[in-house]
Amino acid sequence: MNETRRGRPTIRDVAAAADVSIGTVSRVLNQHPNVHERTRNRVLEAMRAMGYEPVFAAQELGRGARPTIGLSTGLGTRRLVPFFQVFHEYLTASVANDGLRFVEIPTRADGLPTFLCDGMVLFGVHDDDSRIAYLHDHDVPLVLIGSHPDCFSVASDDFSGGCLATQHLLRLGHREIWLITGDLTGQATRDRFQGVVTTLNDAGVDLPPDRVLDAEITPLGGYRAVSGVLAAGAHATAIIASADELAVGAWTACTDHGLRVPQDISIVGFDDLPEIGSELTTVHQDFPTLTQTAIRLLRRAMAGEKPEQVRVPVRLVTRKSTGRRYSA
Amino acid sequence: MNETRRGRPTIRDVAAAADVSIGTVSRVLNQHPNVHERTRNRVLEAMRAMGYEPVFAAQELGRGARPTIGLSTGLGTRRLVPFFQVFHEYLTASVANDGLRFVEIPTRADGLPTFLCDGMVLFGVHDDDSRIAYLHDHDVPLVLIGSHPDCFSVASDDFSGGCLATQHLLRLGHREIWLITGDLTGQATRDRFQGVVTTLNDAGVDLPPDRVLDAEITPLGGYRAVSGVLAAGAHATAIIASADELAVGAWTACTDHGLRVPQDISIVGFDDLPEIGSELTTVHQDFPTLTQTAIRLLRRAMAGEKPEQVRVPVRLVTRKSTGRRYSA
DNA sequence: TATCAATTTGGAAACGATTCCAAATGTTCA
DNA sequence: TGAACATTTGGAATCGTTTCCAAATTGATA
Repeated sequence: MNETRRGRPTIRDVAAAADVSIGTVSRVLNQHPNVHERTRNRVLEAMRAMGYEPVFAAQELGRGARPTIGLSTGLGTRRLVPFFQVFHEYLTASVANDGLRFVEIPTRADGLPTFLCDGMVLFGVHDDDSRIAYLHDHDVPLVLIGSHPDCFSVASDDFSGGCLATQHLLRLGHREIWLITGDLTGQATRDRFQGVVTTLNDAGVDLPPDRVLDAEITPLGGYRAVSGVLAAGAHATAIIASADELAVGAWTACTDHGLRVPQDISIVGFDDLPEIGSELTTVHQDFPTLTQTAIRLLRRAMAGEKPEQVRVPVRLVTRKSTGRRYSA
Repeated sequence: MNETRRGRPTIRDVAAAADVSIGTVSRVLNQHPNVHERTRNRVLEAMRAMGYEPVFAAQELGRGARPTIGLSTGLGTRRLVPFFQVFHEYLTASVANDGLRFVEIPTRADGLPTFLCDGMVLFGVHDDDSRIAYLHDHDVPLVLIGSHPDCFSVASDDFSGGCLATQHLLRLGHREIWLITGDLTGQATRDRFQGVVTTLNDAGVDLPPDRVLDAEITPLGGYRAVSGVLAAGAHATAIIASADELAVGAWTACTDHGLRVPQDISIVGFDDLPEIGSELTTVHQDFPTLTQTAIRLLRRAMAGEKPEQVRVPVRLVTRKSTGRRYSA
């Protein structure tokens, strides 16, 4: 009997139990198409019966060296930002599904990645980011999240997102709208802003400068921005927040000031992050497509193809924080 | 399938270059004591020269199955909580240093871990946590972060932390102190609370109920709590916040209301989390000791020893948010 | 110098999967 | 029926380490 140390069954034990060869078991394990239905079931049954679990290290070794792709987050990108958390999660999954290896790369004090990989995903790229030139110099294929004329890049269609959010509010009858912008040195925030402004212009609705509120992208930031204008006696019937965190804070501020959402004031957020504001009407980001596209582009970058910029469509998710304009 | 098969040197290449056997190279790699100084240097030199990097999967496989320890976070523990992030980071490092394998275990909807390991670390345990009984039933050795009479457990000495923070403020002359508490169903928050109350009592300083502020443990929570009392015209010269997040929000609230920190009001936080309030006077948690102790206890739990509860000392870190009481 | 123990080294045998080629078995069609 | 082709299976070779035992070397002691 081929019983191992800790009694954990190996692929050989399974093969013996199902009366097939180890090759067949491996094929079942890897969902290889050319395995007879009957055989597959017998093997699966044997695996279940003995509680078989493949040993990761052995799989790795057997498969041989695979290209490793690394995620570089840049200096400004705090790890606690919920958006990053979610993105990271989906990227990990996408990479794994693609049979690649994945690592997150620490950032040096000067903003450059501490080491290089076969391909790299750049997150949180800002206007004069030194990483792009650096990686270019070292011939490392890359894809960046955002938009850049000389690189493979992918991002949500933030401009359209801004339009969608605005159209939604306009359609509900809102004309006095506060816009909470975050950091405008970021691509995404800027594009969203442009989308909103353009749509309002096209509709002939005014957006005076004092309706544009600047804030740090956290719930507290949103809270302070909205508290400020409410305390000053200003008035609006809707808020567009360029991130869910801001929207959540804005919502709390409205409540604290006695406004009911959405009866007295409507709020739209951006990103549709899980674990945040589940009642929020928001512009949904398609994370799966975003990360899958990133990997696809990275493969092409590694193959030496010509850079391409991709925008992933977004859609508006209507929930409880928006409603028809009620009172003046 | 293997696109990037680059000629990475293996242990055999290194052995050939250094004119030794693979066994010797492996010994150098694993810091085995019985390798001659001269030989070790020759091998290290060869490794550097050819840029050798061991292949992780092969090491894993060669070493054979190692005990896996899992981190279970419980239902209430949101992954975004900074404290958890930091704890997780240090725990990973501690486990690795100890030659164990580490995984984070997802939580089922009913709050139980989705699978079991050779040993488990329980994080975010609350009063009627079903995990303890469950793991006990399945004979899984465990150590929990917090304190529990029937289990191996480790936690910071939160009570002392509360005392330290309070003593510090008393020594600076403060007598009117707001206390922002978080969720009092949590062990840590409760102990901190007790420490503060006890110290104040011993000093004969009054803590009327309206000086105790309840808040959600986020910057926004701290902000709202303090904004509320300030707006109501209440007065105090110092604030003890039972978490750094609360303290940061409290600080912002004070500033927004025209109070200078620490000239007009002092603030003490808890945890000393990196990336949060670097100017904050706070009760520092010794994360390295905390996680190392957890592993040590877990080893003993796996060896079947009798449960022990450990408290790790904390210390107060004095920074810019506290000062001598100035005005009445 | 001879003897014995301690230190250092060599290298075969795992470790548990994947992969690939060839062999076996099925299927189609003239 | 048999040739040609497609599908399914078997199993040896392989991946890059660690580990262990035995052999070689060194050092200490009588």
